[in-house]
Amino acid sequence: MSASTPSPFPPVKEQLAEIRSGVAEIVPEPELEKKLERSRSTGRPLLIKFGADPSAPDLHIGHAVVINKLRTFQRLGHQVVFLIGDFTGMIGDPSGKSKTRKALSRDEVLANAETYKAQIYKLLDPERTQIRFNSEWFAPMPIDEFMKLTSRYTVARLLERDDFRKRFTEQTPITMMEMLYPLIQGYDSVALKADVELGGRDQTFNLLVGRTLQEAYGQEPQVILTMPILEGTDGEQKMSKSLGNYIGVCDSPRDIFGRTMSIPDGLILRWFRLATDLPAAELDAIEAALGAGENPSTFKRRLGRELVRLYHDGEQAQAAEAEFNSLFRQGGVPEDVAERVLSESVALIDLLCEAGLAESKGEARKLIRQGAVSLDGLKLSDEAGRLEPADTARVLKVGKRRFLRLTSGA
RNA sequence: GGUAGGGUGCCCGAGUGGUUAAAGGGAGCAGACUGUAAAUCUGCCGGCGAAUGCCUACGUAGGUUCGAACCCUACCCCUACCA
Repeated sequence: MSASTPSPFPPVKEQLAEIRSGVAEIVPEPELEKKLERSRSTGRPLLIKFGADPSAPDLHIGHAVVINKLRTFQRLGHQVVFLIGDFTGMIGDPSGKSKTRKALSRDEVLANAETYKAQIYKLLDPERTQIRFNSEWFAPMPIDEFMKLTSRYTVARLLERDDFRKRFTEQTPITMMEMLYPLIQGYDSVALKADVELGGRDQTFNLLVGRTLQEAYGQEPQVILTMPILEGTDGEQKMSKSLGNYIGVCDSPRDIFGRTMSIPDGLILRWFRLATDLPAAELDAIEAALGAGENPSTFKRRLGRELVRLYHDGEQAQAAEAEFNSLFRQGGVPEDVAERVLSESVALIDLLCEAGLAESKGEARKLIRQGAVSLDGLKLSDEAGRLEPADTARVLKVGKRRFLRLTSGA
């Protein structure tokens, strides 16, 4: 390429530096460099694959760790393919602890895809994102073709996967379907001719199968890039919706900020590194400050602001923090609380229950007994208590975060 | 196909005829303490009821019994081993 036609891509060294930041592993890195070089000299963007399960379109900031890296590739000029595993998703769950997932209809898959779009485009550039479905090539695939695919991989190699090996030696069940899953996922890379595939670190094995299969089908193998798994708000287990320790990318500023404030201190730096887009220098400064014994809560607040900014904007980040402060540090009341018309005398217990502040009357009673219920800051301790229309304009509070404003309805 | 083991509350897990809404742990909720952190302590933790109470619950359906999660029968499901 002549010097007079500058490549649309930044120099390879720069690209590598950005790509490398925060990753768990790149296998093998020299191949990535080669691909980047070729892409730069031919002006052809790399095809970056990311696979997603169609049944769980609720993305949280744990997923965002990987998606953020996809964005990095986009910023560098490459093409992202967001692959929805609708074909496999209709069959079931490969994780072993399966509750069988119900088969999704075509319509459901499409609806979920729309949900995905709404979420990933908070982070990704739609111009450089292509959404594909793997039923595109699996639905029409004849069984003999499929059998050929299964002949490209061996059981021994599948058993190399930690999870399989462990369960095999422990004699816990492994279904054929689970065994096939990595092959199916790997074949997606063949079908797409992926240059790079991204995933969480727990996906390493599956991503590697893609390499092997691509070679078996005469393609240049993809480079795989894995990101660390983000711990959830509990600080113990990986973030997941089913554990309830997540922050969704669509959550309100208040929730994002609030839930961030509840994470254990030990997680602050890690979340900064993986879930925000702060520059490396900034991260180092935070690490140093924390190491020097500064109050972690200062940084936790900053973390909360950064996350809100990422999914909403800076203004809302300020607002969320201000609200949080007035709410929890000064015991105030949020601005947009649910309201309930109070036109006649009503038993406190019934009200709590019916307004959703307690799940059942028993629960409501329990809360009162435990001193969790207050009206304008005054504890209500009478289980048989009633609220009268005169209590209008007051705010009922249950626990730390459930509020109800009583109104006259006028 | 044969043999053995197993299905308990949100999860794990004890319980093998009554005193069992069912030990223990985890999760969750609430209170104290705080930085809505962690740790810690305390209480709650199937539903309904003001309540001595009632209802629902130990895979499903029946049966034995004054009484069953616990015994019997059938069925369903899971797992392992053998083939």
